[in-house]
Amino acid sequence: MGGRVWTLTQTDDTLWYYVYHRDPDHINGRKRKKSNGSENSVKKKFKEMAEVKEEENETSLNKTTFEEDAKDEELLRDYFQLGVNLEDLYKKWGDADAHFSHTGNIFSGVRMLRQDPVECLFSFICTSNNHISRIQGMVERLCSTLGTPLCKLDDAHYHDFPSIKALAGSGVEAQLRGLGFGYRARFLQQSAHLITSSRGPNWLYTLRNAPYLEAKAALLTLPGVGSKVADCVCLMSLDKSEAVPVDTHVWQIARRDYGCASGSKQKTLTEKVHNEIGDFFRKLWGPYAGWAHSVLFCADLKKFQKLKEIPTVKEEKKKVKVDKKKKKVKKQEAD
DNA sequence: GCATGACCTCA
DNA sequence: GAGGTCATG
Repeated sequence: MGGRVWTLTQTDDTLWYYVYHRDPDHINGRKRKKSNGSENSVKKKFKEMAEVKEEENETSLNKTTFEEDAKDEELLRDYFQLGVNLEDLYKKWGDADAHFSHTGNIFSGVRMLRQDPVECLFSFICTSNNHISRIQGMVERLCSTLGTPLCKLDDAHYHDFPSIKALAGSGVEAQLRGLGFGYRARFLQQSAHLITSSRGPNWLYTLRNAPYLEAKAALLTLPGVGSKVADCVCLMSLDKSEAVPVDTHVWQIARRDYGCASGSKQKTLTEKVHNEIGDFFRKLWGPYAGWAHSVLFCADLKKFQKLKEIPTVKEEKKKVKVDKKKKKVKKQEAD
């Protein structure tokens, strides 16, 4: 994030972070001497970080460091969009929709990231007709071959996401095909070339200030970008909280859980059905429909199916209360 | 407006 | 077939 490597961990209500600078003198972390390789485990870094914080509190705090910390914290708040009150939104969505109310209880805290538009666009061009495990590998290869090296941690080298310029090079298609990108290799290079040659390097960022439909239409002019990818980029990097990416999965949710009839006679997702499903959910959930959609999408993922069998925190608390009562009764009986 | 096939690769 | 897109009919 922001051209640097971060490690994060979360306790009850605190997000702990550590930033690794690219400056070779600080490659093992700010204000630290070079440490040997064995010190580099992520867990240790978090422990160290707590210590570093304490140290800094005791000694006179460098003003520059203080301001840098404030900036980093602001970057994190921006990335996680902590200014958006999720609980209020969940309540709104749940009040409007009984099915969401149920699922939202189990899958609380699902929050949209505010990603970098370049990273978001070119990553999602890789997703067509593809599955997540493979996409992950492709994005990693994209970074390691075309991205700026950032730092080394636990013997792993980390690279930034490539710039548009790096992706636009004439040899890029062949290079990426060699790395197993298939037909997407040409889309990536072509889109990058089109942006640098006729839109300008800032074009994607300017779309953050455009209305949703305008930004989406702009993205649709790029090769390899259809309705679904355009909505993903709008929602996850261009501040369009109302964008609802419709894929076969979301189409299925709309029909199965909401009795949505749009395109029920058709075999494939047409442009028209895309828009109708999106409009359906926007009407139901309002201006943050894209965020609500991601909660249901998350709940439908295979890897989270087990969560549905575990009782929710609320139900668990109820159960504990009941158990305590039972114990009390038993104790009284014993007495 | 909608259906169909091609497109690359691999978990 | 997989969290699609594009060209064609």
